[in-house]
Amino acid sequence: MAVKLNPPQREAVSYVATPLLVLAGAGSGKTGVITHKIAHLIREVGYKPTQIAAVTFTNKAAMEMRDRVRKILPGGESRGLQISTFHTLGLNILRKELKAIGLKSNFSLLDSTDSFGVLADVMRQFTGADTDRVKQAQWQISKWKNDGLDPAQAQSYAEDEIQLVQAESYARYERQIHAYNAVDFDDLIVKPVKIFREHAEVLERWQNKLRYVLVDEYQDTNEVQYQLVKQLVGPRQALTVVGDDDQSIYTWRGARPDNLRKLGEDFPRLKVIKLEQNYRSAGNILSAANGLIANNAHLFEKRLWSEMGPGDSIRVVPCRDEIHEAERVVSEIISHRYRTNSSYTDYAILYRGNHQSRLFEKALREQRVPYVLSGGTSFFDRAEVKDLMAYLRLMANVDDDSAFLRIINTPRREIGAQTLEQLGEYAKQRNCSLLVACHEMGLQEFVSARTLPRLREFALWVSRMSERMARGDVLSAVRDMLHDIDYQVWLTEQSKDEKAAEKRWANVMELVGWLEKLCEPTEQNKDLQDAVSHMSLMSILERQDAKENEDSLSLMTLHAAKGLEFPHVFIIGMEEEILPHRTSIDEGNIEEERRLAYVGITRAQRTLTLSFASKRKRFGETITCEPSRFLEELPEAVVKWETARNNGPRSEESKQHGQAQLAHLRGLLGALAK
DNA sequence: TGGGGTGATATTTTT
DNA sequence: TATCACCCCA
Repeated sequence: MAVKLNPPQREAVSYVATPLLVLAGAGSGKTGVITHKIAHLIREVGYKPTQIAAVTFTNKAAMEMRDRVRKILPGGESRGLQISTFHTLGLNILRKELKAIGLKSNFSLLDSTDSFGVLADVMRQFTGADTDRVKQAQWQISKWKNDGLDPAQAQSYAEDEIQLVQAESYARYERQIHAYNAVDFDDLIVKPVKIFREHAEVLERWQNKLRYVLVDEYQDTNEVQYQLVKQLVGPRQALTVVGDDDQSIYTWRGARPDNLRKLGEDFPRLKVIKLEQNYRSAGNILSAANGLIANNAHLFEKRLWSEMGPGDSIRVVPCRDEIHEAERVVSEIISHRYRTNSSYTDYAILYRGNHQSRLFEKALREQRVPYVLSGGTSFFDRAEVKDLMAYLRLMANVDDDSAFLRIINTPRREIGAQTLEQLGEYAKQRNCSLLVACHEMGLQEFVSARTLPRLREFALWVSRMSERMARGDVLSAVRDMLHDIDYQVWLTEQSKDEKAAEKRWANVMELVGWLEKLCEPTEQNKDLQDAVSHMSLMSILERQDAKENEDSLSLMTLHAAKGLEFPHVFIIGMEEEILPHRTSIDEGNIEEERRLAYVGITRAQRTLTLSFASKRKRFGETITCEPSRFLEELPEAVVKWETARNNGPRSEESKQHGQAQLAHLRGLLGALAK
């Protein structure tokens, strides 16, 4: 971003008279506006840092914002400032106000895998529970929650038999996790909203505490998130939101770009400022983006412009089939990199669906091009991480049956399914959690004499550990805990080879490291429960970035690319039924697909290449593909269609020839470099 | 309890 | 076609 602010940016920073909506086009320096505004609020307007809350959607965005604010406000000037994701904000509220909804102070936070497990259990009891059905129900329940509907409301809104069953599952699921003294991710927003709605005095306290609210990526807010914002802002109406309706690509998971329009209704004195100067992309790229998005209906007219030169034309590359597309794009990147003396980190290959990465990975590996694939299994989905998290959760909250079940036999304690069933039956009868049930005398009526001591031993051990951790001795207790369960040995047994085992153990140690950081007696002294909840909310992106000192190309979905920028961008699979995606065509939801293409295009700084294949194998059979309609929507003047040359099926011979040439070229360049 | 064979099934994903 | 979940058998 420009160091000096342009006039609309300056206005957005200093405007505090009424609520403000900043319509920030792609690459218009919106993060700079938010961070400068925070500094302005503190330095010029006189807010204390603790009175300001800035909300983002991802940890990454929150982290970046924190870093940049710290640069503007060095020293302790920004101390106490609340810059966090919606979910972390919700967690903080919930932690302080949990009594209002009958949660105990040590509640667990279930991630989506955990909540899937709970839901599957619940559904098994009264309806089918095959993976698909549960997944669908989970999705629907999340949607209902994000729309602010409770089980009863969901039931009355249910449109068909399936949804009725899902609504019933929702009700039972809620009861179940409440019994576990747990909440899920969605609850982190839903519960605070509920508390605020039902307890005016609590809300008032928070309104007095947080006197200015800023929201980033506002077009991505869903119904409950907007409710939360409205509640917090209250009558004071000290609010700035930044958003771009053209970059709304998450409506399928409940985001409501319509919240932009509602803002004008809910805050009649709303001021709107547009940021239209783009600092990222060359002129032709911007023209392409503008031309494309002009085909969408708009709430607010907005036209990006740039002081940069036009740059290269947008290249459209037709390919014979998907294999050639991959080979061609990869070899073009290799030669372009040599020609322009760029590094691989300057390149990104973007696509609509994850599966599209496969052929490109193959081509990249063959050519020895290092790459990073974003969107693989996340750190928190790894078995060893889940295990350790479950241990910690159980230590923090003995009622967390979902954690109990995960670890009771990990590592092996020879407690089988039958025993657990008996234990569950007893616990149900006694209306207590599984761990508590293990301690009770009555249990011996239910469980065989052989397994009973095992359960007792385990429960006793957990209780002892749990007490130790509660006393504040978290870290040494965790180390002892890992030692007690011989976890490293277990991992080695479980892993294919030594290397895998080492890596998994390293993940465990990393998690412990994070715990260490969170338990440090710095600003807020966190207890175990707090540390564990916060850990589930953290993303591992930080780690990947740090690891990423290798010069590698980026491979990711268009969704994942949002918020990023690259000098050279390749968008592949520009075909009908891919982008726009088939289901979106069927549902008539072309506009969101167009926005997705728009997001992709506006990631590019200097060059943009769009490729498509005329034939493609799908589900075993070869089909003919149409170029995407979006290609035709680009202004002709800035687009250069390449010929289909080089596209015939390459013989083995010519392939070898090509590689020999490449090797030759490499040699030459290597010599030149010296 | 884990591995291999078989049959269904093919978006986007953060917290 | 390729993967993944599930089931059955050792």
